[in-house]
Amino acid sequence: MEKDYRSIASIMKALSDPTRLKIIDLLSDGEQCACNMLENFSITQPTLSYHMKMLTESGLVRARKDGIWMKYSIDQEKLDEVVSFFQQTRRTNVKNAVDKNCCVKKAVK
Amino acid sequence: MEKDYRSIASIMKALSDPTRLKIIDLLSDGEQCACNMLENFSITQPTLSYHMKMLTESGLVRARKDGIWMKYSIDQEKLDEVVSFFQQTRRTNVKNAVDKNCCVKKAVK
DNA sequence: ATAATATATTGATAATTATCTATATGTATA
DNA sequence: TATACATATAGATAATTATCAATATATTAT
Repeated sequence: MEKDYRSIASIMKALSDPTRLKIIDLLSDGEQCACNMLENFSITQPTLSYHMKMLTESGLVRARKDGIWMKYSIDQEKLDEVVSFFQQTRRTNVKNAVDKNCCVKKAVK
Repeated sequence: MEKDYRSIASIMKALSDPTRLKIIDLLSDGEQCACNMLENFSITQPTLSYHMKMLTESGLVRARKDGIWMKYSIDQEKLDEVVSFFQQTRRTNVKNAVDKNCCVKKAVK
């Protein structure tokens, strides 16, 4: 239970940076090489490399070496893990009402 | 464009902590007061207060004062922003193929 | 083997984060 | 008004993060 939160949190952490969100957006058009991606940013090559490492270590992005180049693509299954977590959240959210007496006992005592 | 990534990234950041994900999960059952939530964690009251501030400032959670208690609930619209980002990503992801010659020109020269 | 190109790693740094203890603020009750 | 309770804020700290310049590694072409 706790562990599940932790694993989703680490994926979310990988997505909690604007540069990496833009990378994900770029990759949603299909596989891309690092050098082409770099042109879309005003960051240095080591910084892009760092972000790609974050994304691949999170499992959200797959990396493969093609000769001299690195090609990256989205791992849709991993992305779906996140989506289904939030959809679960929504499902239960609908049914229940507020417990208006949630704290009364403790306060009275 | 950049700004959009930044605003989504800040929502993602609010969701990139296991404690806060558990809070979201708890709130998915409906509105909860802080004191009841605290029982589900092994953190101190100030730490919970800190996390609730993160969540409310991100817009994901609404807060209202009910006498002596704070009651929190999910703002589903804001949470849906996250899901729809993932769905956008997925939509475009399907259609395109890999550009196998992405870097050839530069390397040849 | 050398040179050129693409990417990764290292080391440094400034900024941010999650956590605690101690204290302050706000609200209801005796 | 004084007390008790719920929550927030302040201040401190250890850990993590995003970034860069410099350098290393890997791959291909000459």
